[in-house]
Formats: sequence, structure tokens, C-alpha cells
Amino acid sequence: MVTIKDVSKKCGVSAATVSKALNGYSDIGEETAEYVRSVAKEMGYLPNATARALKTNRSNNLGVLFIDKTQSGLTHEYFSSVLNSFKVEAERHGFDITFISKNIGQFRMSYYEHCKYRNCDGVVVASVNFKDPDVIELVNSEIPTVTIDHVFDNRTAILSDNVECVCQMVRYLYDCGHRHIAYIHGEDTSVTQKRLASFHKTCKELGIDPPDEYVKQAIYHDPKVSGLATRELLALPVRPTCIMYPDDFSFIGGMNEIERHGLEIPKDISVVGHDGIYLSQVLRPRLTTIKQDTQALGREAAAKLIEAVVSPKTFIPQQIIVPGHIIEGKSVQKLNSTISIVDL
Amino acid sequence: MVTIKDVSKKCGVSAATVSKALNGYSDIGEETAEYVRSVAKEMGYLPNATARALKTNRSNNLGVLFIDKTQSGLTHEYFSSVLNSFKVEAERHGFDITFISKNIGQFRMSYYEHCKYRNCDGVVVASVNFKDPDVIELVNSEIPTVTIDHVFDNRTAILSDNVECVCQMVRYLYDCGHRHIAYIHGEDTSVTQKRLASFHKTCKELGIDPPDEYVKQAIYHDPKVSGLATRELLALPVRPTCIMYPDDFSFIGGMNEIERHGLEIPKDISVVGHDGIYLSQVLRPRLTTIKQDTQALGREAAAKLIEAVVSPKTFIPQQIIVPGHIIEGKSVQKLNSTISIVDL
DNA sequence: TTGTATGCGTTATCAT
DNA sequence: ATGATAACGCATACAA
Repeated sequence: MVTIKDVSKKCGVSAATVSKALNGYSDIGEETAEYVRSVAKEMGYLPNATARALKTNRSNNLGVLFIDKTQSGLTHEYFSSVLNSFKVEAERHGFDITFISKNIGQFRMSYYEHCKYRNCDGVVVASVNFKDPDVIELVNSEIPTVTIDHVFDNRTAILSDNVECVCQMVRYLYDCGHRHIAYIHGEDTSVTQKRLASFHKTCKELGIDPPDEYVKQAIYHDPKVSGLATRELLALPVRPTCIMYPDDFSFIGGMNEIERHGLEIPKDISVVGHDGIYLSQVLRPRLTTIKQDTQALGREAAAKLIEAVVSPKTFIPQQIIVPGHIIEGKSVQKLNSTISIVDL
Repeated sequence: MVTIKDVSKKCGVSAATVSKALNGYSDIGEETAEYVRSVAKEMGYLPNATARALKTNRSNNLGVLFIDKTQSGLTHEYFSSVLNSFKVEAERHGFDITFISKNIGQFRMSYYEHCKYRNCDGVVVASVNFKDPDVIELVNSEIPTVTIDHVFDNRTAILSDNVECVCQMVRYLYDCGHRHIAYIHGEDTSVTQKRLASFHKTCKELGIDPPDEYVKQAIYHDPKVSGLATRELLALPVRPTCIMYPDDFSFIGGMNEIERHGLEIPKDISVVGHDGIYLSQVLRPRLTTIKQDTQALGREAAAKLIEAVVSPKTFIPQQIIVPGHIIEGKSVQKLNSTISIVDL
């Protein structure tokens, strides 16, 4: 391994000079600096990130905390897409990323401890149980954090526009003639609360009043639970004409249940999802869903986190709302011309 | 930050004693050791991985090199699944993982340089262009590596059993009565070569001889290219009765093309995929495909890599073959009773 | 059994 | 403009 010392020897200058030259300090003669750089390059010198981190207390390493309830880990398409975008942006700025978890080896450390242990400059937090004390400890620590889809006091958050998107979706369904809209939602999180409130508010504005049994709690990214909820909905005396799912992936459970009942989408029942993952667009019929801009989500999260790391003094926490939009598939029946009169 | 020094002060012993006590050295009095441990815990002491790495030249950090041709990054379901399993096993052994890439910040470093820069103890390499000089540089370096689905001389490799799986699949199709089997394969890699050879060998054993125009080159994980290949196959005077795809994801391109021709799967044409990703099982009809054991692939890769890192002296590189199996879906027509006589 | 001293590779401070 | 030196936190060889 070629160190700064090797370079300094070869150059006939001190290690300090090499360090300064390589890091672009202004108090080094231009010729010397140029010479040092050329020699360093020629020798294949590479700074040792470990030593540098020890000295500067900056690791150029960002932690990623992604733990979803169903343990899908990286195979969770929505979050892997956000993460990928985060990674690209982070690397563009010279930051690497490391996964944070509990139970590293035989040690059991908290997320915060893991971050300290690894000297993470900052952490992005997504898809976790935000009520977990360990998550709260981390977010309230001195380590800069950015959360995705959850707001903590005086912390930066990147949020997809759940209220607006659900509103648009309900209106779309209304325009298609649907009056009996059921909503299977995820577990109780702030995202769920927003979506649910938007659902109810929009329904009210449109003059429809979904009965309690049309609103079912399920779990995000868990097809089985959504399948069960679907079964209950299909058994109702007045069957909904459309079911909204917590997310595209969960819909698969509903799809299987609907098939099992011998029903056809959208002829017999309409469905919509949420997220707009690739999967949703290769199903037949193509799923009508709410596309979340995972690219922007990940990119913004990285950009803001790095800003917080690099300029802690001037950084002001903020909430960034990323808009989404409806992808119109073939899973919603247009009822207008046929039975809308019956419903009105 | 509470350091080893803080602990030593509070304990009234030297830093060396604390270090030894915490790391379970035997030359420390049991009471002292116990006392030191309790104080350390009480003070919330955590070793600083950076300092430790600098001293010991071990980072407990594994690099991950995953760069597929279509830039899908982490959204590549097959590899994200392998990676997730790798991550779980690595963490179980107390290793963190960091992504390796070129172009970190304004620097442009090779993969090898990035690994050195980050002091990675070892690297898992998958889904890259194995002919890339930068990949070869890394694999031939002193850093322990494990490759997935590619063999380098005197290096550990984890391989899914492509030869056997393709053989089984061709025989399955034969048993279903198919004699006109087309194969759209991925770009030229050792995996592709194995699959292709197995395809031809098995065909020969079965006494069928696929014409050249039945074998098309496409690109892994690229629906568009496989779609084009499908179009060419469908335009042939003697249309194949079954098409084998490079992977489940690529099949989507074929699916769209087949739909566009107004053909129905499997009535008008049969199809099979490769990988057995989740997606393949929620399509309708469910895709018949070759399931690769991504769990085992990732787990074995991590286990072997860690073994190579921890016991470099005794470690012997080896090739581990992970078996796969056919998932029987509904995408293959059983021709036996209907037109098999015509074909014979 | 415990402590002292040293150095891993780097950067920062302060002389020169 | 450049260099000597210390220090980051830890582990270890060696002395006590």
C-alpha cells in the first residue's frame, strides 16, 4: 500500500505538504502542488479513507436504515427503487453507503450505536417502524438524518404527496362512475392517516359516504392480509364496485382472491393500487395506480442529507413534498354509461 | 464520544487493560475484566470501527459489486434478492456491507481502488461484465473475492446449476409434446454458454434439432430486446410452439409482443422463463420457469467470503453449485394428446 | 496480571 | 511556502 509518506519521500517534501497539495490547499506553491499530484498519480497513491475518517471525523459514508415490516429487505421494489436513486446521488457526491441494522454479529447495538460505530456522517431512514424507540433515538441524535414519508420535529423529511394523490384517485374513480368505493389501507402510520383522511375528505366532497365495512385495515406489502380483507369485502351484501389497495404488491393478494371468486377485473369489480411499481404495469389487466416518483424521492433524500452533513451550520431542516400521478391502467370499469343511473 | 481512554480513567486502569478486557484476552484478571466490562457498558462505550480498522487492517466491511448491463441497479429483483440474503448472512457474522462503484465523487477510481480506499476485507462480485478489465483487476488482486455465476481461476465462485436446470426444462417441454422449441438467450457470458450448450445437448439427446433461426441472442433483463427477438420468431414460416426466455423479466417484452399479435399463451404459443422471480408467479397465466435459489446463492457467497477473510491461511477456493428447480406454471401447453402425432 | 510505548495513515496547528 | 509535530482511537509488543 502506497501511503502519503511514500509520496512525500519520492517528492522530497514533507507529508504535510503532500496532504495539502492533494487536498487543494492554497498555501502551497503551484509548481510543488502540481508535481506532488503527478507523482501521487504515478505511484497510484490513494488516500486511506479509514485514516482520514479517524482524523477528520468525517467518513464520507452514509447509513441506510431500511427495515420493512414484512422483512422483504431489498426485494421491496418500491424501496429498492428509492434506495437505488439515493445511492446514485450519494456516489455522485463522493459518499458511499452502508446498511444499518441491529444485531451486527453477536453484539446487539441500537441503530444509533451502529451509526456511531461506523462513523456514518448521516443516515436516511425509510420504511421502518417510526415508533420504534431505537429509530427515535437515532433521529433525535446529533447525527443528521433524513426520513422518507415521515416527519420528525426539526428534521428533514422527503414526502410523497399522499393527500393529493389519494384525492385525485378518488375523484378519478368517481368520474368513472364509482360510488361504492372500498379502501384497504396499510397499518397505522402517518402515511396511512394522510391517505385515509384524504379518502374520507374527498368522498365527503363528492357526496358519497363509504360505510365502515368498506374500510379495512391491512399491512403494507403483505398480499396475504390484503387478500383476507378482499374476501371480507366480496362477502358483503352490497359489494363495492371498486377496491383501493394499500400498494400494488399487496394487490396481488386481492387479485388471487378475486380470481378465486370467479370474478373478472374490471368487468365484475374494479381495483386500483398505489406505488406504480413495474409489476403493476405487466399485470393483465394493467393496474390503475398511483405512481410515486421514487427517483425524485431518493435523489432529494441524498441531496438534502449531504447538504446537512457538509454545511451543518447553514442547513435548515425542511419538508420536501414530491408529487405523484395516476397511471391509468385497465383495472377500472367505466360505469357511467351503464349503471350510473341506478347508483344516483 | 466515549473512548477507551474515558473508560480506562473511570476504571483506574490503563487503556491497554481496557482494550484487552473488552476483547476477551486471557491475560487479564477475571475481576478486572468483569469490572471493566460493566463500566464500559454503563458508560455506553462503543469501539470506534474506524480506529480499529486503521490499527488492525480489518474493517469488518464487505464490498458489493453489482452492476448490471441495463443499469437496473437494486431494482433488479433477482440480484436484489441474492444481495439481501448476502447482507443477512454478513450481518450475522458482524460484517457490514458497502457498495463499490467507479466514479465516486469527482474522483474516478477503479473498483479495486475503491475497495482499498474503503479497506474492504472482501468483495462479492455479481452481475457485472466479467470481461471488464477493472473487474479482472479486482478479482486478481490480494483482496478476497467471491463471484456469483462466473468462475475465475483459483477464486471461489457460487454458481447456480444452469446446465442441469436447462436440461430439465427442455426435457419437460419435450414431455409436454413440444418439438419446435426456440431459445432466446442473453448476451455472451459463461452462464449463457452453459445454458446454450445444455439446450443443444439436451435437444440432441432427445432427437430434435432446432434450426439456427430458433436461437436468438438478446440481453438479460431487457424486455425490449427479447420483444424484438420474439417478433422475429413469430414471423417465421414454421413458428416454434414454445419459446424459452433468458429470464422472467425479459419475458415481459415477449409477452407484450405475443399479445400484440393477438396470440394467447399457452393456447397459441407456450413460453418459459428463468429465475423464478416473484413477478413470474403473479402473471396470468403463471409462468413456467426455472427457480434459482437466490437465498442459498447469497448466503453461501457471504459465508465463503467471510471464511476467506477470517482464515486466509487455510481457505481453499472452491466452486459451489446451487441447484435450482422447475416451477410449473400455466404457460406451457400440453401438446401430447392433440398434435403430437403430426410432429412425430 | 497490568502498564508503557508505539504506530496505523492522515490532517491540522503552529513554527519557520 | 513548507515542515515538524501532535493527535484522532485503538491494539499490541514488550516491559514491569
